[in-house]
Amino acid sequence: MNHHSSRRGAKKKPAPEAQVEPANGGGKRERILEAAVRVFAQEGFYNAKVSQIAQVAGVADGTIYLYFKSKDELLISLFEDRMERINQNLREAIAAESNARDRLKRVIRLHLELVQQNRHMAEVVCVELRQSSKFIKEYANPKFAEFLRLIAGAVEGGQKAGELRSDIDPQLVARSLFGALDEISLAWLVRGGKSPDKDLSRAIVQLGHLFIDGLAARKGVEP
Amino acid sequence: MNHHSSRRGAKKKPAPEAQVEPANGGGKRERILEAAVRVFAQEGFYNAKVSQIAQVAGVADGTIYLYFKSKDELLISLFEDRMERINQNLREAIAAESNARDRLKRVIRLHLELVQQNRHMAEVVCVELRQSSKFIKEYANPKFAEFLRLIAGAVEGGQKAGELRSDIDPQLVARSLFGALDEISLAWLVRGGKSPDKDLSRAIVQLGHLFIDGLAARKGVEP
Amino acid sequence: MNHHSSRRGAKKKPAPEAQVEPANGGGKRERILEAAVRVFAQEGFYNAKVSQIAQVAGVADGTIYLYFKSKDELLISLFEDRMERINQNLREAIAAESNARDRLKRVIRLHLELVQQNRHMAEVVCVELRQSSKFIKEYANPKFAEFLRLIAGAVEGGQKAGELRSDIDPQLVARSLFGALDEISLAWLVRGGKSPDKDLSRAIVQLGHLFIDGLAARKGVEP
Amino acid sequence: MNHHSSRRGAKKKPAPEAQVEPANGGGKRERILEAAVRVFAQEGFYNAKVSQIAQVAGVADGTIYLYFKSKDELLISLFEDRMERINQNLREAIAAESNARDRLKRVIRLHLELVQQNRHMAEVVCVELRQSSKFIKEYANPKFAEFLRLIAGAVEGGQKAGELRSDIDPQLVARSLFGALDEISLAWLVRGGKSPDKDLSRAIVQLGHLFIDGLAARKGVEP
DNA sequence: GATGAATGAGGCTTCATTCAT
DNA sequence: AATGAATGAAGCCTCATTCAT
Repeated sequence: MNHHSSRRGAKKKPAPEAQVEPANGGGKRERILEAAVRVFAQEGFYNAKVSQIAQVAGVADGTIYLYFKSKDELLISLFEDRMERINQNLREAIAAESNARDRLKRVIRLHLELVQQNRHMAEVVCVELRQSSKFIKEYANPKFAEFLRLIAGAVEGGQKAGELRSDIDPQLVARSLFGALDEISLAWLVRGGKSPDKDLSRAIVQLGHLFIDGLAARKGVEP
Repeated sequence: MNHHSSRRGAKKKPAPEAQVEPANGGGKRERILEAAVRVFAQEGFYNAKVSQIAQVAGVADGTIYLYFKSKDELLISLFEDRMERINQNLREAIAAESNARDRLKRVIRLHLELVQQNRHMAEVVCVELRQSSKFIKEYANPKFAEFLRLIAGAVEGGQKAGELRSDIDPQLVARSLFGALDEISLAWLVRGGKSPDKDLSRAIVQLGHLFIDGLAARKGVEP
Repeated sequence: MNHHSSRRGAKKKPAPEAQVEPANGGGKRERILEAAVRVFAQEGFYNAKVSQIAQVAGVADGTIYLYFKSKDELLISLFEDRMERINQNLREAIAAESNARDRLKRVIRLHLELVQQNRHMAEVVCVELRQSSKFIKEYANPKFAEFLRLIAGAVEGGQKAGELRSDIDPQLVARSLFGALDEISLAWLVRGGKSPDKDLSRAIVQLGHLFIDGLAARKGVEP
Repeated sequence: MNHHSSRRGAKKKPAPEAQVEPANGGGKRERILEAAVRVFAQEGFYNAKVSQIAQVAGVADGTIYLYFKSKDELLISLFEDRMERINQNLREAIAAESNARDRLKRVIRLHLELVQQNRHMAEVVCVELRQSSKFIKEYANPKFAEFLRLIAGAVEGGQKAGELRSDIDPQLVARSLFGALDEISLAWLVRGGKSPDKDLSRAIVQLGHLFIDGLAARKGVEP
């Protein structure tokens, strides 16, 4: 008479090929992560309520604790999980190009397109992770370090090939580029950005110019 | 953010010649702001306790509510107050130089030196303000907009003078530069940065090169 | 519109010499302890709800945490506080008699009369403190050790004076006597004992005989 | 104690010749009881998790509810089961002796030896059962009443035979003796008592003296 | 019978905010 | 103006219990 009341009914896969749920937990872990992305993005980590995440995920409150030790761990798991995907894309993008300039341009496009396609995730990654000292200081954040390393690696490769100037620290470039991308993403998010965005398309091109060619006017380059 | 809400409180200054605190408060408002910077920086906004701020400020808990309507407002006031100082410095820095390149270099130096000199404030400005949608979405943040406008203005001036290329949106440059500066600052803060920092000094120079001249290797520039 | 609603109204001192509350916390600590005794006695520690204690004490839930760190600490504080009173009485009782036999008889009377006068406290002390390993193992319980020491001291004194036999460990006597008293108290409590109790009065006398003279029939003593 | 309640569960034994577990359960009921003894002893009833008991018993959580209606019932079943064994031993011990003094001495020895041999069970019986009013007040506890009756019976027999003095209520003696035994056991348990214990051996002898002969020094008995 | 993933009610505790002094 | 003891709403989390398999 008590529980087993809601469940089902939340959303998703209403009709076709039912029984898609794998043998495991019915994909609950992933459903919770997806709900968390949405709720954290909307409310911010500290204002997000675990019960709301549970509701969005279509599970009971307690179920979340079968998959994650605490609300904090949920955010960290979320971050690790999503960053790993981002890093995977990044690796592929870098591998797909043959020179440093194209790699950087591709990285910029990849990042901003990803943000467009994953508003919620972007919001969480951009904003929430900077948050509270709790997560910045006490949490080493290896996936983000890996992210920066991938970009720095592309830069360093270009420097060794003589394609890029060698007097700028690749790590500094990586951080600066990420900072720029992040800030642009955030601006777009705050503007309430809708997916096919002219500003963002222009940003992709212009940011490439900015980082690769710099701001300085050059003879014959500018009109 | 919790319950109750009324009271005016923020700008009480009951008597004459506003501006600085009258004979009464003994600079309490400023003491609270300074305490808040320190505590927010150390604990993060959400983990900071109002009572701890009160303790650091050397006032009673309730006194804070004579000067600020709520904890949220305290953060906003703090941000506005500090950003105004930053903007003032920025205006002076820009005015002190006569061309766009030097202005941008000066902006970079100013920002990173400021971060070095004001760890706590930097931490709050870098991190806390990005925080919760609460502050990003619901709070327009005019001072930060002004900050970006000042930088964009310098860029635009350079473009009009033919000193900088004109095919990149000055607003994009401003955001990118801020993003880069912010990210570099954050990295330094997380590293536990001590004030005279070699990395940061190099960053000042290299970030100038990066933004003004770009990454591309040029004949005669690279060894 | 929210708080400062209940308070007052709970009970006690409804009319006369109002404003009895001392300058301190209005005797809140003691009121909470008294409420805790009653609620712990009635519900048992684990079934007792902090909010119920608060209600009985006539304070807000949170107020309890101004005086006690946690529900656990509340029980411990309660125990220490009450045991200290018991020990004080015990010391006086022992000092008031001049020989070991009278001292033991007095100890028995004191204990059982105290139980009659303080049902709730007795219940807590008898039952709750034995409880969960939590309190027995992890909590050294110095006041109870002192209690046993006082009784053992009386026994030892009697042994040295040749008044009591010396071949029984005073500590063993102390424990046995306490065990007997505690068990008798508990039986009375479970029976729902009302204060002037014939059984308990007889127990006071008979337990004295039992411990001092033993069970063995002796010529000329028994009918 | 929480929600839901239905199911029969306790005495399921679905088929023929009841008494021991049929071919099915593989002694699961007993395994659960043994696990419960261990876990309750270690953690205390309220801190013990049903899932931990299940784990120790090597069964699934839900299985416990096939044999016991609730966690509460498990404790009660445990108590009844173990007390029945104790009472059986007690009956035999009393029957094996021919006079009251020897019977009481034997009871003391039996009890303290049992405690030594069954730490966990002793811990549960000593401590947990006193616990929460829940079990003391709402649970009549017939087995324990029987336990006391057996001892009281031995005393009464001695009184009728003129072997023991008749001016002390046999029930009072039974309770006092149990209280003493229990308290001594508890002290030994808390001390972390290891099985062959000199203190406990001495206690067996001395407690016999104490109860049978009393504390009073007698001419010709004491040095 | 056995399983164990899922449930969800409910409790302890925190802390921003108030207001009598 | 300043205090700080008191408030009480609200959230994270636990865990006994269920039931689909």
